[in-house]
Amino acid sequence: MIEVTLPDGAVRSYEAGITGMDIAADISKSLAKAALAIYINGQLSDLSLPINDNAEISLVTRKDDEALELIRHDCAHVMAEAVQTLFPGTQVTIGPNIENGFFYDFARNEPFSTEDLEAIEKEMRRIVERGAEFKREVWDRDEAIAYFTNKGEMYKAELIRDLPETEEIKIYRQGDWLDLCRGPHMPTVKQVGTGFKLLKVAGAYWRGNSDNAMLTRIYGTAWRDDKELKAYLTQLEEAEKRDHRKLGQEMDLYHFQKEAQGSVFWHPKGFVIYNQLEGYIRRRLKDHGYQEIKTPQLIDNKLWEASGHWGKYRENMFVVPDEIPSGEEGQPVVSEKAFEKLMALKPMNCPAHVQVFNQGIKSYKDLPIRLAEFGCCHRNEAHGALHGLMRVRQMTQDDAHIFCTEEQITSESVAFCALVRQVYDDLGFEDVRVVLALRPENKAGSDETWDKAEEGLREALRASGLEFEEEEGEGAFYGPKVEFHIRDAIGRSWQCGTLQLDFVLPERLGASYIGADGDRHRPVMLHRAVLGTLERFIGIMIESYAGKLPLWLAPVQCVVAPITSDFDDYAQEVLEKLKAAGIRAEIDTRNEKINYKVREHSVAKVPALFVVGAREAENKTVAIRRLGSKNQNVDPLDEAIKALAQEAKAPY
RNA sequence: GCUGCUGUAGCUCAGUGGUAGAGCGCACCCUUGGUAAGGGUGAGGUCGAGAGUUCAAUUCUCUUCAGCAGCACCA
Repeated sequence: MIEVTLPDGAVRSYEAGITGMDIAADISKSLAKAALAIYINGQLSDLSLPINDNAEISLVTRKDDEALELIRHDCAHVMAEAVQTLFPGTQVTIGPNIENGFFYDFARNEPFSTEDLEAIEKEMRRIVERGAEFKREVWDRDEAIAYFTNKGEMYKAELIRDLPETEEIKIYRQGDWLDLCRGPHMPTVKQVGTGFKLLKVAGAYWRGNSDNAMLTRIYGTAWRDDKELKAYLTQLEEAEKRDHRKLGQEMDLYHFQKEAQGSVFWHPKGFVIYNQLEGYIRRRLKDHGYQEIKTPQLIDNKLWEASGHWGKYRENMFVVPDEIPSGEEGQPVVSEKAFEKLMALKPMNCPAHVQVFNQGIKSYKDLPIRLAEFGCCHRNEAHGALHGLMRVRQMTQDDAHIFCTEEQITSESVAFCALVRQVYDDLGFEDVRVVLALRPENKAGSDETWDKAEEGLREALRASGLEFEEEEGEGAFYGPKVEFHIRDAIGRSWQCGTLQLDFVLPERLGASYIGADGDRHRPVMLHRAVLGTLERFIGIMIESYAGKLPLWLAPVQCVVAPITSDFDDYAQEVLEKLKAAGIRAEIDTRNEKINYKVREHSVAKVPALFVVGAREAENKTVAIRRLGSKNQNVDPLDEAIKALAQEAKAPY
């Protein structure tokens, strides 16, 4: 006999070998029906798994959070069966859960297209309806490899071959179909239910490596029921409305065109946001002891070779021949020789900042030196990587490099983390993920140097009290980095702020200072950006605020709308006063009804609307309607303007 | 860069092997209306680009460019 402890502390005795399903049935008939899986000593398992020793258990039903994980994973299996039924010869590879859903990667000579999804989904519903039981089996390793190899499932065979020797080879059957799987699964396929939908197909490299074959990935989402599914799909649609590319066009902020792929054409309204944000961060930096500089855009390769960019980063750079182009029609623009002496558009500011540091002799008393630049950088990004403002080829970072001693690393890093917090707080971002990215394969500098750098950042993060995760292989080639990630409307995570510790570049570019001992020493370099790039950060802000930017950033802060043309003069007077108070205001004297004007400016996301008619003109007041509110307040003009001007102040 | 999808008016989108339509926007006219679309008239398109098939291509085929989703890469 064994003793089984339930979540409420109750202990029940059973024969060894009892299963979760038996226990559920013993507790109540309805529980047996509702149970999907079981926690055995904290381990989520199949209900069919025999329990042989005393254990703490807890049954999982559809109401629990885990249910979604189970439904999604089972759904992936159902999809794989459907695909292999409809498209014989397709190999299955891996099919994990992801946030809100699942995917499965298939290998097939002809990739799937979106048109196939409907048929696959239909077949899936048939499979679910049929409701086969999931049966768990443990196979002999070699037999499993032989089985899958024999079946032509080369990817599965490879997966098994790569599993650790200690790992059981588990197979789950659902009717005639089976798959290698870690499990657990629900009792039957039926329990997947109907709340699923296939969403998209995409290519994905086998094992995430672009040297490998490209597989077809099918994404799906699955929920407890149709209602939850529908809610999710609606939420997706809502999120898409906040897409900064869509809003940018609707609000006339910026555009892109193919002649300057990946670079932004900022329109007057968009550039207001840009300038406001830049002004804000500039004030913050200045008061945090940074000095602003400006360095060249186009720099000779010699410097990029010396810095290591030419060796490690070249494929991301734009190169320019340093030769006067031929003016002759029909002649080559530049000679063959031109390619022997190239220049490059800077992809980063750091080497140039070292040049500024290197002018003259620096004393340890000068350190730390914090050089900031709103440097315009160009990166030759892969075409498929470009994404609105989030991923561009020409970008401006709120960049700075701190030159300091090793002893100053921690205090400088802590100060930077505090700055990031302050700024993100000002701008309304609380949900920020912090990552410590460790040495990549393609790196400059010795392992000892990297040990020191990684530990330096780790220590600084701990001192700042920030929670962070570590990611292997994600660092920059010259040093490890702290990344501050923020999510966009769709839930994609983007790196914004960054702090990178660099012992390599000062060495390569010969930076030094005179220490208290009178000898030359290498400064340490901290590369850091708070917003990251202005482009990306503005994109994130637009999505985060759904275009309804805080007053200080709104391109047009106030529109004055007279009710009829009789009050145009008074409206003009209001406009002048608003402008005099520093408010970005416009007037709408078009021959339209007030309803129409209200609608139009609301849709345009203008934060404040001053409506003026007979009563207002008479009393020198304005009827204020704020964005998002249906109410109006009538206030004396001067008071209204004073209040608005006060509210429109930048956070710093 | 790789895989799939898309490309028609300023915007959102219909549509067809016989050179095109709607709504919104825009211009003009009527309307002067108190808080989310008043009415009328009109202008506006090499149907992304190039080649091929065809008597005829915006429509079919190929190539190419760009956009979108994902992968890889990354701020």
